[in-house]
Amino acid sequence: MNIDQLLREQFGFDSFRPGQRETIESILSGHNTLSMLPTGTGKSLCYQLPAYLLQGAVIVVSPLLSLMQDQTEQLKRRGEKRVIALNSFLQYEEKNAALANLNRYKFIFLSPEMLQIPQVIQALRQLQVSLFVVDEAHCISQWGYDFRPDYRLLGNVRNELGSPLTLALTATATEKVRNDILNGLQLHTVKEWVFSVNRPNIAVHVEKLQDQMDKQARLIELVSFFQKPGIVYFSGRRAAEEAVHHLKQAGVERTAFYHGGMDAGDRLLIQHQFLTGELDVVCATSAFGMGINKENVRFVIHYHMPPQMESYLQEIGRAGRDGNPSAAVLLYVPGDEKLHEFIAEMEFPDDGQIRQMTEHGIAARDVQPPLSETQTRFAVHYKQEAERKNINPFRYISQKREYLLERKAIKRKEIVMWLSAEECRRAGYMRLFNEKRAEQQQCCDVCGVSLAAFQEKTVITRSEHREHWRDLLARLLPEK
DNA sequence: CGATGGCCTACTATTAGGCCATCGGTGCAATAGT
Repeated sequence: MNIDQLLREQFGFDSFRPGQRETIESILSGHNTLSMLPTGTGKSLCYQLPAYLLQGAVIVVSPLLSLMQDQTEQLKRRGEKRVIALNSFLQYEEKNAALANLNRYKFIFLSPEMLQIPQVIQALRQLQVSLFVVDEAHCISQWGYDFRPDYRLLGNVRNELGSPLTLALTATATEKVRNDILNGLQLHTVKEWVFSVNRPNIAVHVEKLQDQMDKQARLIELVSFFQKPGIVYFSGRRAAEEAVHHLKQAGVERTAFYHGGMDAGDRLLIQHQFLTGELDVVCATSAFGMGINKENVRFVIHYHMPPQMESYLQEIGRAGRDGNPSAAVLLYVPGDEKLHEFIAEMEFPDDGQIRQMTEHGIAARDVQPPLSETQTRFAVHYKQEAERKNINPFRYISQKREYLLERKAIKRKEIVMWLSAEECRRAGYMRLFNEKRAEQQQCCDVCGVSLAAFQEKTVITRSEHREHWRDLLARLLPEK
């Protein structure tokens, strides 16, 4: 059966979306493949379809449990029963049973952390693995160094599994990040399919504001004004919660916040309500995003800038997947980038803490002041690496921290330069991906596009919506 | 760093200001206790 027939008969689609055919043919001709496909292209088809033409199991490494659940359910709905997600949702006995019978499954979903368990590797080694898939592969570069170091060990895992044919999928990765992915996976020969990061139907705006009060007021004005649904991104949980409060006072009722501090049930509820259209606006931290497949998001506002351009593009890419005009607005108050500086520094142990672990033999959990989970993971990971390489652990860990902080500082500088430049926004971000901007309508604020086109289409009768935002603010917020 | 919230004080009855402490993101797996 050829891939077009399979697409029709097994998946019920008439034609491939951009990049799917290239990726699938590349895999089927036996090439390790890295595909950067536009958001909303249907990346999962790129491994699901070839799975039926290859002998053996497909291993899918996924960053989030919720993504794994989505994918397994999607497959099961289509009638594929040979699917399992090996994760902490499984009870001890269930996990053992699954590991003992892995050859029953065609699709095996795992987290990078699971792939560090010897028992799991042992079981996978008994299998014929036809394809090793790394979904959201930019996580190797973005999360792998500090937040989830097990991402950086996927190359070793792949070797232990006999270096199977490999597919890395992502929507947003600069050349540097793509190299990072290839190095991380220890892929030497690879076919790369890189499609444009540009999303021509998204108008990109940056607005500079005087202070936080102005910004708050502008947010309320924009959200009230814009065609919905939309997403507002914040760098802090509390800021997201407060914005919901203010928006509701301003008459935007169907709005809720979403962040990593909420319990799983609440998060699922909000996500579901947004997808089904019960909510118009979600005020979220970066926790909200991966796996949000909603076609008709009309705007993405950044109340705080993200820590780097890739995150920004990833986040605005959640707008306009249906191809209709959508708006991305970044609100910037000079100094906003400081927040990310502090968040970054918080992530790493200081020299005193590292010294306790390396030179005084104190266990990570007994270090004073106590280490966060992320700090512990970072320190333990690189201590082990230093010991393996037989070099001074204190200096190694300390240098790693400085290197990563510097890397993050460079990324921050990049996005600050971008939003401060008086150059076409689109030309600016496309250059980071070695692309040239094509002429287009609805480009950006520098090119002179007005946000008026994105106004809510329903007739606004509530009088407060016609107030100037300063009057609105004065009424809503107590005097300073 | 910088925004915010709680607390104290002053000194008079309700609120204002100053000071200090706190907080600031992303998630896996495993574990303890209900």
